[in-house]
Amino acid sequence: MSLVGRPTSKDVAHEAGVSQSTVSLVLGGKWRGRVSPATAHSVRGAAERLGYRPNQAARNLRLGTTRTVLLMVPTLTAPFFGPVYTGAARVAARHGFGVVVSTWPDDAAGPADSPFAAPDEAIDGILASSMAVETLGRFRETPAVMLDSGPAARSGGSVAAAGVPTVDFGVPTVDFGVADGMRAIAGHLTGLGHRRIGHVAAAVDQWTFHARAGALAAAVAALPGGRLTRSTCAIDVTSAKEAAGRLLDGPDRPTALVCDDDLIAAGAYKAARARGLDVPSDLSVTGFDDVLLAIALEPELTTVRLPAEELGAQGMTALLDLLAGGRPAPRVLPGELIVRDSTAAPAAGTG
Amino acid sequence: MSLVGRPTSKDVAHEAGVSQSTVSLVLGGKWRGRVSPATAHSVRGAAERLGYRPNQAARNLRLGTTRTVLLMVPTLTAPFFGPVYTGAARVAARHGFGVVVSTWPDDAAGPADSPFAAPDEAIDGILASSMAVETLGRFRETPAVMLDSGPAARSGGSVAAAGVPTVDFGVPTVDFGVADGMRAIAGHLTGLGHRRIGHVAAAVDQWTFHARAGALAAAVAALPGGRLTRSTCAIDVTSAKEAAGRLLDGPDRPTALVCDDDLIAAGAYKAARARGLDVPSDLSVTGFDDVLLAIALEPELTTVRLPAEELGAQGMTALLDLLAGGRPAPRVLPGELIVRDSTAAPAAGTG
DNA sequence: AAGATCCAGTCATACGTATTACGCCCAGGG
DNA sequence: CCCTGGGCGTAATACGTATGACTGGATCTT
Repeated sequence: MSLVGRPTSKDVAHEAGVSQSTVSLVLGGKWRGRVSPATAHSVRGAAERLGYRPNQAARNLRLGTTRTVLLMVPTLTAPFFGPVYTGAARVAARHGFGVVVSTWPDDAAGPADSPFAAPDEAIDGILASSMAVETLGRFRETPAVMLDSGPAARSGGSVAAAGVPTVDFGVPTVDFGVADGMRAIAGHLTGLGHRRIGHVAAAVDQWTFHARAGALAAAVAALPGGRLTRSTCAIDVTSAKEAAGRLLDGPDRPTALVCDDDLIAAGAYKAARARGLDVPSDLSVTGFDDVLLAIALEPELTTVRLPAEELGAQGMTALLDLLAGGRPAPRVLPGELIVRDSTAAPAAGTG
Repeated sequence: MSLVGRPTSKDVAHEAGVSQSTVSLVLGGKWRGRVSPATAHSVRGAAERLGYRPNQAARNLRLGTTRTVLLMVPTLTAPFFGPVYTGAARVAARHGFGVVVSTWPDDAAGPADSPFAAPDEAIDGILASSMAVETLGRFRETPAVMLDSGPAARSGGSVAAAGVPTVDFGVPTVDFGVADGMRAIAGHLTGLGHRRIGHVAAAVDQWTFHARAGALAAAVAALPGGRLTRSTCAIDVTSAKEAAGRLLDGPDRPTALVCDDDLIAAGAYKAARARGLDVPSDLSVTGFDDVLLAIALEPELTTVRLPAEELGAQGMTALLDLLAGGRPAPRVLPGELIVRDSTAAPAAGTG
């Protein structure tokens, strides 16, 4: 629908037999005590009849706002962030906001300042996913909500034993309950009888991976006879295959591999098969995230589902609240353990 | 970077010692014969010094434009469209355009009119992917470019034998060379010695899938002794597994399964394994698209790589050209056959 | 009854830009 | 010497909205 020919508030005013100001007052919702209910009703009727939609450009100019928020994500090609964007954009659109995306440049680990380029458009707020709050750099002046960035994003925040943040000063956050998710995996595996567990960890400096490692280590340490080995890799199949291979070839081979990501689990499958190990009878494997890949693998992958689209939606809701002057409470979205076919009790005599 | 405090063209004018009009003239590039080169230079210097960025809201209001384009895609959760968006948004941002996304509603196959909701914001143009031009419905009045929609999108267009469109009236298009890609797959398989080929086709009414089916059928028909069977499914693993199973259980079992999508190929793997067939020694399998999944599967999948991000970028380039009054020529982006480990010569005595 | 208060709206204005119409100055032509 | 015209730039304006200042009449207060 192009812009030309669209009815303006002046057209609505003419139709309703009032002035443009009145239309603006009524449709802006600030007419209590200024316009009679009857007039307001007739204005709304006229607007409806003409299909009036306010001109955002004019509104933005007048209000000094852009009704645009910036979504900062590491990348959009990874299967995880598409849904995050979708959820955020859906909520934003419902409130007349647009979303522009800025992705982490390929030459990451850049200077001390923010590695993000300044967006061409001015923006009202920032939704930043999967990064430390310091990374915002010069953007810290702009209202922001951090997603999947952990309680450290809150200045002075502290974390209770259960992993739920108890202090909510500073930047609002929306996180996944990854620690709980990892505990669920650990519980599932130990419940099956596993004691020697290998962790194929993502060598990525993000809160979510630190939290996963910490939760798993704690869970295994608390288990009598529990023993954890660890190897790190990039989040791609070949790197993951190597890392998993190192664990499988090491002394005291683990009976289960806990992977930080579904894609890493795919690499673990390959390492296992290359060594003639069957999943799950010889080796249990778990993933994390539950992306499309999880059920495409064979056997289908036991993993933790993270509601990525919900993360985007909740984050945008919080940001809009913040922009409206609110003080959104931090939220934690629980992950859900999805048990499929990649986990089983360890072979007799090897556990 | 928030809006408040940003320098305006008036500030630049003051800094350069000229009027606001002159600044606008110079920075708008239409100053030939109206402003002296010296003055123009000093204006540009002042703008640079102050870090001036024009206020898009004001510009949009003045010009009656929005500098926003609508990207219509079936979904953003499928791994294929993330990159399309990325490519489109990158090019758009470089020209000061934003991109809003509209996805096909879940209750697809709706009324005769376009199933897309009207966007909240007014838009300047449309980039529509993977749909028939008729689907645009009431949006046809808006300048649009069709992606991955086939030559049918061009009114009165015709297609030469090689699959390259020769007429370019009507809506500009950017397509993949899927027919060539499918021919490459067919050539690869028949070169290995396969004669009985099964096609696990996506039951999706999109040009790209019709083109794939047509090209494969023609290629097999042209082959002495070639025999093609066919089964259709939705683009998900379980549906694909069933469809592939029907072909494998049928008479005269094929030695190779050509799948319309990498995800479908994952289903074919499962059908094969469920029947004790090894890929590739007992059964060759090919995919299409080359998404992340292709190398996560085991064996790694022979497939055709489609440059999705490039599709978005080229499409946006064409749309911006169109909006600037140009008449962009149709483009076809070639697919590339990626031979991996899921294809081999048929077992002796079964070919 | 006369001023004060309130109701129900309207007027005027500013946001920052692009553009049209106009003005000043100097050189050149008749 | 006056008129013309080109070169260089400015004043004025409109885009559509939101909102503070204002107004005419009705109601209330004492």
